[in-house]
Amino acid sequence: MLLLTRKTDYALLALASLARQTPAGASARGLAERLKLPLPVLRNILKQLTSRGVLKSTRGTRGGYRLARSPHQITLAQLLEAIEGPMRLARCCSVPEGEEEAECQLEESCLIRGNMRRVHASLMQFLDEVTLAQLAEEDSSVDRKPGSRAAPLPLTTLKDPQPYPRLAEPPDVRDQS
Amino acid sequence: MLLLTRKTDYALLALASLARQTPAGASARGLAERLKLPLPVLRNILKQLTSRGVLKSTRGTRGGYRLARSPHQITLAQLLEAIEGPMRLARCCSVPEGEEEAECQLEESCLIRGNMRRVHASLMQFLDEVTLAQLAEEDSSVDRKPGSRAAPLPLTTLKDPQPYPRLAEPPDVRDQS
DNA sequence: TGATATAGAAGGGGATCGGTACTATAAGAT
DNA sequence: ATCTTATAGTACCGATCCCCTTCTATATCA
Repeated sequence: MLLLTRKTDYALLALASLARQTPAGASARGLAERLKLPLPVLRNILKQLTSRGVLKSTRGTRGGYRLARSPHQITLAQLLEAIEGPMRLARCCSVPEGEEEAECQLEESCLIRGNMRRVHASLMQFLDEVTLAQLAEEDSSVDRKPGSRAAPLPLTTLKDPQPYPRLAEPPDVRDQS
Repeated sequence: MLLLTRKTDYALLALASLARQTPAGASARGLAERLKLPLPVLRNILKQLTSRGVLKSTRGTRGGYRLARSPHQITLAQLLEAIEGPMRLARCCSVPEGEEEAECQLEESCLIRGNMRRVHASLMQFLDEVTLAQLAEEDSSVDRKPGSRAAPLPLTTLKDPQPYPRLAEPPDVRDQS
C-alpha cells in the first residue's frame, strides 16, 4: 500500500525546495526544472497550496511562490491535509462533511470504532510533530544504496497526548453516531 | 485523504470479531451476518488473510476461520501489509521489488528521500506497537456522541527506535499494490 | 505593449476499487 | 455413497479516482 499519491510527492518535494531557500521564493517553472517535475502538474499543486494558505504567490515578471510561514511552523499533518484534504484513517474517523458515516452498519457503533479513533489521533499527533524544516534539512547520512534502511527521525517526543492544531479552518465535524 | 480502503475496514472488523472469540473461530457466513458485510467480499478478504498466514482455515461442516496466532502477537503493521501489500509512505520508501525506484529523477537522490524514510520508519514502528488485541478490546469509554474525540491509545512507548518485525514470509506479493 | 507569471476550469486515458458470479475442492453428517 | 456445508480460485464489470494536459483569463514589470 502506498500512502502518499504522486501529487503529494511532488508537493513535498517542491515545499522542501522552497524551504531550503526561505525566505526567497521560486517560480513554478524554475521549480519544475530544478526538480524535474512536469510543469502543468506542479502548477496545479502550487495553486492549491496557495489557496490553502501554505504558500504565498506574487505574479509578474519576477514573481513566484514562497512559504507563507517559517518551515519550522509548518507540520507534515498540515501539509497532507492541505494537499489531500482532511485526513482520516478509516471511515469511522472524523467524517469531514455530511458524508455517509453510517459505515459501520452495526447498530450504532462498530467493534473497533473507538479504538480506531485513538489510533487516528496518535497518528495525527505524530504527523504533527514532523516539521517541513525537518523534512527539508539536508542529511549527510543519507545513503542512496538500494536495500539500506534509514534510522527513524529523532522525534522530540511522542508522549504527551494533546489535540493537534489544524490548519486554518477546523474540519467542522458535523454529525456522527 | 482516506488512508484505509474499504477492504481494510472490513478486514479489521472481521479480525476484531475473531479476536474477541479466540481461540474459537467463525464461518465466513457467520461473520458476514454478524458484521453486516457483503459475503462475497468478506470471503475474498478472509481467503487472502489465510494465504498470508494471518488466519487459519478449516473446511467442512463445522469449519471456518480463526486467528493463526494470539491477537496480542498480531500487530496493525502486520495486518495492513497482509491486506494491502508492502507499505510505503512515499515512492522513495523501501521499494518492494524491482519497481521504478528512480522516482526522484534528481540525479540519484531527491531532496527529502532520507528524511522521508525516517518518517516512514517511525510510522511503521508506531503501527507495529498497536496489537489486534488492543484494537479489538471493547472500550467502555467509547462515546458515540457527535463531536467527541477519542483520546490517543495509551501506547506502551514510542521511544526506543528499532526495526520492526515483519510478518512470517516476506509477503511474496506478485499481484497487488 | 509585450513578456512573464499566476489563477481557474475542463477533459481524457488509464489504473484501481468495490462488488458479483461461477466453478472447484475439502470435510463432516446421514 | 452422497448430500450439505464451507473454503479456494478465477474472472469480470461498473464506478471512481489518479495523473496529466490544455485552454483561457488576469496580474505585474520592463
